[in-house]
Amino acid sequence: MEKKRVTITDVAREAQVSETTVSLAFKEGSRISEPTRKRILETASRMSYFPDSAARRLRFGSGKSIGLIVTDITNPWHATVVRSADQIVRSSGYQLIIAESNWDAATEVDVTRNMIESRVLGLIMCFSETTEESYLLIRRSGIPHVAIDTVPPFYKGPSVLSDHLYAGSEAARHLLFCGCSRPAFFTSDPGTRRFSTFTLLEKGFLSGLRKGGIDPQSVPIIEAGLSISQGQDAYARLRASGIEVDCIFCVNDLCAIGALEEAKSRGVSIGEELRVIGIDNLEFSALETVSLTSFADPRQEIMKAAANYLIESIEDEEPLDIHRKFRSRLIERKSTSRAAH
Amino acid sequence: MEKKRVTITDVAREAQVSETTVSLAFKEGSRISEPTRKRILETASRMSYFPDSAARRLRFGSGKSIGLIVTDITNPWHATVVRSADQIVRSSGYQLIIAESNWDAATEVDVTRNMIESRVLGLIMCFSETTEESYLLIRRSGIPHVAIDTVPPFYKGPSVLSDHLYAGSEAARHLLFCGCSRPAFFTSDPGTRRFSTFTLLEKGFLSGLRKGGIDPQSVPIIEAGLSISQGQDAYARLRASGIEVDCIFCVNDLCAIGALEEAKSRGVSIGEELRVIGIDNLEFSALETVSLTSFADPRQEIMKAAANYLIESIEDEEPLDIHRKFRSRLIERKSTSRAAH
DNA sequence: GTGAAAGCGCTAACAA
DNA sequence: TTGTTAGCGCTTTCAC
Repeated sequence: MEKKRVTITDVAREAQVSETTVSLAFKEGSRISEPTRKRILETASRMSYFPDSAARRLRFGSGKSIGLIVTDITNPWHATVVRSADQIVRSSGYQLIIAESNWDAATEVDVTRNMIESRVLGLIMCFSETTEESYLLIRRSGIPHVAIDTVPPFYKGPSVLSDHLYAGSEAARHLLFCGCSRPAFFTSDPGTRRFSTFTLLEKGFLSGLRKGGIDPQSVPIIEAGLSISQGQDAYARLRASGIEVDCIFCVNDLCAIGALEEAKSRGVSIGEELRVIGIDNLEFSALETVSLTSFADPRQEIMKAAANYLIESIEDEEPLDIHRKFRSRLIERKSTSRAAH
Repeated sequence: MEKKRVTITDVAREAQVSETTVSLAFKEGSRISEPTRKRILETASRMSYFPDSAARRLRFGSGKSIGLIVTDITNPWHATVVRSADQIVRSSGYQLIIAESNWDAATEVDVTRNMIESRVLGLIMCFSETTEESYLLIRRSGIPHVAIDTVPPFYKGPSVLSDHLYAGSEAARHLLFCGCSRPAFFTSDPGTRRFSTFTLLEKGFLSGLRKGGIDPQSVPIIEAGLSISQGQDAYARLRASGIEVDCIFCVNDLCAIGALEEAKSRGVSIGEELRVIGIDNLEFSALETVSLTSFADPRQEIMKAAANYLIESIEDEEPLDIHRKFRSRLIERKSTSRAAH
């Protein structure tokens, strides 16, 4: 038996009605008699008819979908972002189309183009900052968009971010307050450390330290990375270099946990000889055996602001703009216990 | 200035050629003179023309996309699966469409229907087991599909899984080998514990214990859950109940880590008084301060097998079938150190 | 090497 | 309440 796609025409013929009537039968509350509708729906079901969304969209002009491009779906931050975006977008009657660039420029351009060609109504972007091309495409497409998480230097459009500058200076303030005097900064790996997220954290941290009377020049900046093992390595390297520090600010929790782990294994007493702050406030960071001080950013808030802005600019067709920054909250734990008096 | 979608007709008019020629200009190696092609491409670019993929697909009959539905994108297992699926599918020239059911029956049906209506060529499913309807839809649609991770009782189609029965019995074997004699099983919460993943683990574990001479009836089955805090709670409840155990097999690492954490905070010596095994082999489980024995499943392998099977059945149009099970590997760590002789 | 015409599956006017 | 007609944007014969 040969398998053929069944179309609205087939259903119409089978049910002895016009295509229009079939189409109408699938629309809630349309002018059609209940018996007819029921009969058509039954026929359609029996024939395994599924309306073709491409045909519908072509006819209608545009669909009801919103795109979201993230850099790294395996990163808990992004996973959470996907989750809340999906909920918000879905509850507003849209469909979310998810794609991942995997930090790769070519992939980012590719998925961006796919989104545009499938005529998403709006686009939520986490730029990887490795290429400007995708942004160029988005601008030329005229699709409403909003950047979250990161704002590349070339980007001028609407954005919703966490305030990295603030987090950096807060980290400095807190560490100094705890009595530290020889800080280090663990940033991302050489390939990504110039991304705005990390440079802003660095800038904020160093300026916070300066305010506290510490010469930024004296602060070792280690190109660690974003994973546990890289954090371990980086701490090992720092120790091998002979530089002595009494606190570390890491650009994410994983790296911080790695540093903590390595320090512990060397018998360093955490919260006394060494204080550590991370960013992300992972569930693990709260464990008693980890107890890492960290910054919690309001992800749901960020996503809500971004998604709602997007939906508004889609529905109002207003050229609104948005540039919001959300402050993260410092969650104090044992890795930065305060000096006893 | 009013914003209008620019179509192939606009480009054709502007470049003084027919629509056909424009269409051809976008196809590599088509019979068209280089100067013409160049001119058209330039015009198109200047006018910000993006071909409409819905129109193309409608004309062409079908697109080049494959769907993947996962239950929980924030779960590292699923995130990794998404990542590798994307890579494989993309490298075979297809586009991956990702959706999340969030363990919700209505959402699952909804996204499944969307996939079918957008005419994906194939579908990779993580069923939530809360509804049979989505499977019914898939079958009726006639779309090639493959289930991964989990196989609901009603499902009879192709599948690629990890062998939970095996993992369960291996866990039992290992714990007995370490010298344990009073095991407990921490399963999922009441709402999900009947899902096949968990019942298979339970079945395998209990039968493994029976083989080792332990009466399965005597084994406390605790409805813990899948998160750290639920693992903590569950251990606390177990202790409060007065039941004494010397080892726990948990259905995932998060739960196991919670149990470990709670036990440690009560001064229980891990690896001696209490041994714990989890499942998933999270990066955290390898930390010295956690050191949780766990099962590592070959996710990439699973995904590769599933995706390749799907691509084959799409391209060959053969009604192949596949029922593969991959065995997980036990990663021994300190949480199950062997008894000294 | 280029164009004209037909039609993919669907829905929204407009008629009946 | 139902049907007829036209056309969304694109590609693909087939003719020139």
